[in-house]
Amino acid sequence: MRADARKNRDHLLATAGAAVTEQGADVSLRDIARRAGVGLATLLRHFPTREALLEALLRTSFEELTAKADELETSSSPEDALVSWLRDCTAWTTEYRGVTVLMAAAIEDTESALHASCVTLRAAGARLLDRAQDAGRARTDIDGTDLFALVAALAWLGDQPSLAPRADHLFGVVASAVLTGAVSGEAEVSDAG
Amino acid sequence: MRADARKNRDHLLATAGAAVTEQGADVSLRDIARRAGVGLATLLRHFPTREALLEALLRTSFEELTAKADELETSSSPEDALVSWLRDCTAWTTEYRGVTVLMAAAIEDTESALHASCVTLRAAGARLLDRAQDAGRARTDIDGTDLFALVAALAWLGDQPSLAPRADHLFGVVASAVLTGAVSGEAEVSDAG
DNA sequence: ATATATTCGGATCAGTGGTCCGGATAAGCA
DNA sequence: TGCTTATCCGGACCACTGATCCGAATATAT
Repeated sequence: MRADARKNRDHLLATAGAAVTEQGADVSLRDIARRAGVGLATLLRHFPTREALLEALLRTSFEELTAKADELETSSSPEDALVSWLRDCTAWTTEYRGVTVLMAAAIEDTESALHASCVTLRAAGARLLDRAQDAGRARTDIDGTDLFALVAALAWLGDQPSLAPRADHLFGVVASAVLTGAVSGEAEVSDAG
Repeated sequence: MRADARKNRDHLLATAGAAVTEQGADVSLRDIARRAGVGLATLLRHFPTREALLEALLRTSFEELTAKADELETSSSPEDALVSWLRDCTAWTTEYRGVTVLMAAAIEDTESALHASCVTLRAAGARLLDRAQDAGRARTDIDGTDLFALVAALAWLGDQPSLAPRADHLFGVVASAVLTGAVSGEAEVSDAG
């Protein structure tokens, strides 16, 4: 890769990160290019689709979340690990507004640049869920896909300005449903991490 | 209102209903106008925004749902009434893909044409929730807004092709969280209506 | 039948994601 | 150092979106 191309790529990624954080994942690609002092075509050559751009942008976050899941699997109780990781996931999405809907679409679209990352994330959650289920701490009628869907739904809530204030509270409600034997009230499942 | 205007309005509404059912709430307004054999400007004169069009389109559905809530309030047990009505709401949204996000935006945007309907719907749910809470059948740490958010999140799940297959199942999971004393397992809360 | 008030819709605008190709430029070699 | 060439850049363009404007068509009232 030529030096100027590399420089443009890096600069575009940094600019895109700022733009997505400010305006959400549906920010205009033209705006990103403009802010980077570059033509739209240059952006689209390095990242042929919006998904490709976001994949490059979120790759490290994805890796951190899966690594966190691995770590929690040995460092915490099955229940705390699961809840803590779910909370991390929902908290993370609040930084990148609008990415949830793209992830939901990507997880069954094998052509999407985000597909692999989403599948990996789902698998990480499934492992934590399995462990909690084996320990008798999570209801056994849900699987990794259900968990992914629940997290996506909660993340989506956080994306909606009118519903976001309730997202934290409702996380507790949903978490209490996932954990068997948990009494009502979110205090039971809060901040394990 | 002139006769030709009335005819165009009615025809547009019928065409829009078909188009939204087929392609979702983000269907191109130009397409609707084209299919109705009318210019885009004509559509936008009758319905100045997409929200206004959807409001006219969904008005009867909204009224039916609120009427259903009133009816259930006297005809069923507090618990059955609440769950049955929630199920009706989520089932209804599956007919109009993409309307959930607009409703979430409309409920706190007093300028939106959908605002009033959304507020009314939330109030109807709040009444059923209150009744269930008074009967000790629903957890007391949630209110009408939380309920609205939960229904919206479940409806959003149904809108996502990859997650929709789990929407029904997860409705049971979430419903079990809303109902105090409900044992795990969705059978406990299924099909009261 | 005429006058008028209302409605209609093509033309147009700014915005979007995406494509193409001539020109600029960096890398490789003598 | 200077030349060649492969690579990269970005303005111009396309089809599409929602939205606006205004001259033309038309239904209604007299």
